[in-house]
Amino acid sequence: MGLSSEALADKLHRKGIRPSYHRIRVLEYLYQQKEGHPTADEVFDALSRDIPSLSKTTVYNALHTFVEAGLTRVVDIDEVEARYDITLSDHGHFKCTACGAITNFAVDIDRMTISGLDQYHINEKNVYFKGLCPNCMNQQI
Amino acid sequence: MGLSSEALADKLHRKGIRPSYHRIRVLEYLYQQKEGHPTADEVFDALSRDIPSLSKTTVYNALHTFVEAGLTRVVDIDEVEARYDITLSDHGHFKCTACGAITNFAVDIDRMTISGLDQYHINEKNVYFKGLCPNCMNQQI
DNA sequence: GTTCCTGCAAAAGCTTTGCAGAAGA
DNA sequence: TCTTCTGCAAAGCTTTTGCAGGAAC
Repeated sequence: MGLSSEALADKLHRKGIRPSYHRIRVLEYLYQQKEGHPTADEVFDALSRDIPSLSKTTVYNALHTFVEAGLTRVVDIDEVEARYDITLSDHGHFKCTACGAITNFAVDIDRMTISGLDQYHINEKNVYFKGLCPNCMNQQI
Repeated sequence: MGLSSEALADKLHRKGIRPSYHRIRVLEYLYQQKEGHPTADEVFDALSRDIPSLSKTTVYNALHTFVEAGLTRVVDIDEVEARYDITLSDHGHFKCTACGAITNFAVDIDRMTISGLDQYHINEKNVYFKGLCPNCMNQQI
């Protein structure tokens, strides 16, 4: 929870990211909100109280930098361009990061070993992978 | 693949949706593109060649109607509001459809039984569920 | 001195909303 | 007639881009 500024700066430094004040604050907030999965807007709202001069651009910049460095991951739920799927049965989605194509694949969702959702009511189960489809792999030669 | 207009109209009718010409064409396209996971824009582009008067609003209306009726599902990858997750280890995401909160849960992703991706190169595996969190379930009483 | 960071403003892109006219029951 | 559907235009929202001033190395 309470990582020191030094520890945060160190994390950034090790990834080759200059540990500016704003970046440290953004990263700190992400650690504080581990379970909250905040949006860029939520990060901005929270921090701009302390840092009135903070701009949303800087938050976006920081988040993108973190993601690129592998410090942060994007929770990919609900696409900007919503994609509609007529197949209703349980299946996984594979998204090719090169061509953007989405492919279904079979997955035994009900036999997945999960824990931590004992008291949750599950309505919908989704699985999706990302990587390269055979086509794009061949074109990479 | 080739569902007749009558069969499509019947599907709509059974869901209580008036089988208008435009809706039949949209639904037909979804069945034709089962593996394509088209966006609203792609549906519009494809159909507007045949139906020059078609408007994007109508495509959105049709798709929303289908989703509400359970005829179609949204492939939820990449949210409009991207959410950033500091946790890097493999885990699932649970999204509460009432309060919007996203919770991590443990899942043994590598032991999932999948098939159909033999020739694919997988970089990233994601699992996410939707439903009600304990908080919102209690508040539903 | 040069590179990198920050922030304002504008633009881009997808989706939704308001409203009027047309079509169907 | 009354409800529903369609389509144009405008607005809404998140995110990206351009550019200039400022900070850090």
